Amino acid sequence: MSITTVSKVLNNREDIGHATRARVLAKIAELGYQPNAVARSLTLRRTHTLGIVIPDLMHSFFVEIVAGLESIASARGYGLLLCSSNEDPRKERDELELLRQRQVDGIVLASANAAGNTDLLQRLTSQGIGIVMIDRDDHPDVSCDRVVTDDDEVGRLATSHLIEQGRRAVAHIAGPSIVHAKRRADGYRAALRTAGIKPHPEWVVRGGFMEADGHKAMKKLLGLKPRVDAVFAANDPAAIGAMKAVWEAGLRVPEDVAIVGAGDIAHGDLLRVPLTTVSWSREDLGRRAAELIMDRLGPEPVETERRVVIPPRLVVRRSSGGA
Amino acid sequence: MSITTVSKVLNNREDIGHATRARVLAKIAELGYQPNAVARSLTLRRTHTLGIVIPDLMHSFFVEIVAGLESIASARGYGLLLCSSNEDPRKERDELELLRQRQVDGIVLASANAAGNTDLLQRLTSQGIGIVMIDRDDHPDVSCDRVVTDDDEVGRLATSHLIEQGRRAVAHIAGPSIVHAKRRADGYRAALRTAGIKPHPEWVVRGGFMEADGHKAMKKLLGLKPRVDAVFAANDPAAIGAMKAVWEAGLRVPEDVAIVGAGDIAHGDLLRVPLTTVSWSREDLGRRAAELIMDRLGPEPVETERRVVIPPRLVVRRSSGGA
DNA sequence: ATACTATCCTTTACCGTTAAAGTCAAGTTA
DNA sequence: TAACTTGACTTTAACGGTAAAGGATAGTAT
Repeated sequence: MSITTVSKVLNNREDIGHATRARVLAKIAELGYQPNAVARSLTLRRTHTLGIVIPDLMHSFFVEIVAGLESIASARGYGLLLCSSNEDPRKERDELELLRQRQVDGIVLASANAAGNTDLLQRLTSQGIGIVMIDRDDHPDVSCDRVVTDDDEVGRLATSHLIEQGRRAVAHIAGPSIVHAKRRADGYRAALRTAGIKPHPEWVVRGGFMEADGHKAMKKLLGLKPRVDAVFAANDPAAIGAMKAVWEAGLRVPEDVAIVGAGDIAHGDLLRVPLTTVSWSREDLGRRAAELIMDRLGPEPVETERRVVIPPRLVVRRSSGGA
Repeated sequence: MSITTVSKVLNNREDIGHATRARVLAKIAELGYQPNAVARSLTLRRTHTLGIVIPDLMHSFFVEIVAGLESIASARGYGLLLCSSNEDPRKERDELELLRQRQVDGIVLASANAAGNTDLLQRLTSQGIGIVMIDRDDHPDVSCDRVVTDDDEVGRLATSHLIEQGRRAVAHIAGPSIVHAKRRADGYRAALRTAGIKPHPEWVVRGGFMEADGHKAMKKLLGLKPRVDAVFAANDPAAIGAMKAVWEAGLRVPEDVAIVGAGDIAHGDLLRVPLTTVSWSREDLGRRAAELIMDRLGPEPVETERRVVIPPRLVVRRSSGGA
């Protein structure tokens, strides 16, 4: 009995008699044979593996996306190679190289930086590795699918909510220099202007997306005179860091400083002061990303560049003085 | 110039003249050649990939372990195939099969069940795939390394702390039927006995490790008369579920019901009522697991079965009425 | 009876890499 | 000078699968 025959049985090919098929299956069960996916990948040029690169494993936002992706990938027999860039473009580059060498069929990426690895991303797509950028709108010259939210709107929702609570000195802890962080800042400024408030340059502090960034930025903001009475932080971990800084300064949230974050971190509703935030579905985000990738891997691949926008909504809790 | 010569250059073999080496390297740079890790894996029978199977991606406890593992794996050029069993033995089995087919070099596993997949695990180890069980002491017949905590002590620490706070009707929301959950229950009972309190059978409710489990179990406990005045939940998500149930019943934590969890979930200190918990280092756990696996993959593999115990300590916050 | 066809299985070649054995020229030894 | 080393590269075979082409056998058409 030839090896090819066995291969055909396992792949349910037509040209195998059912007597032979049964015999092969019996023998497989008897010997406990298990196919080698590495060898199969080599010939098929398909690894049935997706890579995902996220900037922060400690942030539930990305973990929830990973979970959404994992459930779809695993249901379709795809494996998930998980990489964390720790917001470091160099590590991101290394991880992307690793994924390329391992011939993953597609990459889901929340890029850590605005421009640094554009060349590499272009090389990857030109080699036929589909990329889906999630929650990031950077690297405009890279041809890939995108799943994003409306970040302008995120900034507007958060800021105008604070203004509606009667706050006037509304500060912003800005994210790193990537497009969606900038758009949140744009939305923040737009909301201030709409309310007829002149945005004070010192109200915007470049922070970052990690808790420590928010903590540091808030300490700086608390030094301002007159003190700000509200803060929109670029994301929830930064908002939590900011809350801690407020408490350390002996002040209260929201009475002294109202805070709104973005991203709807896990257990944000259970915090000492439940965190008002702007939310958009991570589950949808992960699932849509998985679908976009999978569509490029099916029998007749979708080639068009697609863009999915997940709408944001305000989730009012106590930290903003609302509710 | 032969393909082998190129291979030798890339592997820094001795028997290559430096003129040739330079010529090859120049050509590689010129052509942008990148080796194919799949093909390399096939010949070397090493994928430089580790699999990790955890029961709950939404639980920061495991995510922190994954993060610890990822940092070490990635630093050594290993990839990480992430799988979630969702506490379902069948899915766990599927994921393990997937990892086997993909020829991962080692598996880190927090098993979802006590006995279900022992046969498969034995097959994996007998095929030379090293396994490290983390935070789990089940499957005693599987020869593998283990990184665990002292779960008896976890239960004792939590329970005796509640008793020290003056509570007498101390209930326990038990985990699933896996060894470490049972040991936490044993520790709970031991602490009660030591304090001269007769453990009431109805005080122990079989729950589970997810937030929903704790919520359901607590609702059941709140039906008891006389009401319990303290609860040790088998882990933090269950404790959080329990807290929610207490609040929904219009009661207060810790005044009416004191609560202690286990595992030190992320942001447990920032909760509306900061959660008292028993903590053991996830970073250590992940790192030690990575080291144990790596030791089996080096040039002279460690073959002995090893066991690392991470000591637990009590972290007192407000939910227990302490602090 | 001969040629054609369909069915079912086998042979061959290849995926991209590495280990082991082989070649060959130049240098060394006796 | 003939035989042996040594260094530097090449050839061959293998890893475990799959695609494509190549038989063999039986059934059908002419």
